[in-house]
Amino acid sequence: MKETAASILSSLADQGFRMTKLRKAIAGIFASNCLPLSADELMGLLRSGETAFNRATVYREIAFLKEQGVIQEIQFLHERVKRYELASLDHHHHLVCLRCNRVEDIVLENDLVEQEKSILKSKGFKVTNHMLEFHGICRGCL
Amino acid sequence: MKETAASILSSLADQGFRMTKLRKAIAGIFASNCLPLSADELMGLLRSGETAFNRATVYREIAFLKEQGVIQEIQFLHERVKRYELASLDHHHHLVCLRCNRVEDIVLENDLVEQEKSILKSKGFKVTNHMLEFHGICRGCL
DNA sequence: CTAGTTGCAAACATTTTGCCACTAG
DNA sequence: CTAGTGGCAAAATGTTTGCAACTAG
Repeated sequence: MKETAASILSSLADQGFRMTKLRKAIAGIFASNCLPLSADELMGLLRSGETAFNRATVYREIAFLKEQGVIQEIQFLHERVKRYELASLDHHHHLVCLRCNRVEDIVLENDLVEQEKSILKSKGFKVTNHMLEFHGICRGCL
Repeated sequence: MKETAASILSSLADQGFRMTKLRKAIAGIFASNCLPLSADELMGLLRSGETAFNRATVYREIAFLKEQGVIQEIQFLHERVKRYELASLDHHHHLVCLRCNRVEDIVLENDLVEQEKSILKSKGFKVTNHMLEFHGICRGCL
């Protein structure tokens, strides 16, 4: 399911939320950016558009989109900032290059299902979700 | 390799670092605490000891122990604080219960080696390390 | 018209820094 | 004696809040 800015906005509009300039801009940015963005990067991208938006407003819009399940929060191990990406992306993980800091997506086939079964068996812990991040050296830096 | 407060301190002393009251206290706490501690929790545990230590000093000691490779930093997805645990622990992952917030360790057999091989093959990305966190409901909360 | 949204300034939580005094070895 | 360490206060960083004004529908 490839989500577009329009599909995000219309599903929000259906629930009675407004289609404002900021919301349109942010939806457009997330729809055309597959890599996770920090609040700061998002503001940078917004600034390069027509209108300037307030920091607090951008944070509030991020919180709103997170609550609505449009985006999801990511926290990389080596960073202090939070990042966000479309929640509708296929389940995937991130490859973080320790040399150039670039982030790449990776989809694992048969994604940890065996491990999660064995965790239920051995620990009685029912995994509902997992978060996996690979660190290393990317093709370009090898 | 089960690390003790004494083994931590003596290896630091070998490198010419001092064995101070704070360092002894923190080493003792990490050696007897297998779950990852936040700076705040660490200070709480210190406070219940004899001497009170300054917040900044505790943060500096954490930074020092991290640089020396004694402890390693962990960032849980849903938290804002950083946590720390002994770096010498066997490689493991964390089960975070979404209901009671308790954290449990888990050691995976054959820990993602297949996946890392396939990442190298398909992406040309050489994984040196990974970070995996499972969220779900623990035995007690199920 | 009015609930949703915005900007501004100020608060907040966590962590880091500068500076000078102190102490373990 | 002296490099490593500690305390204090202040700064920095990233994020959140209160409040009054504004606007999309």
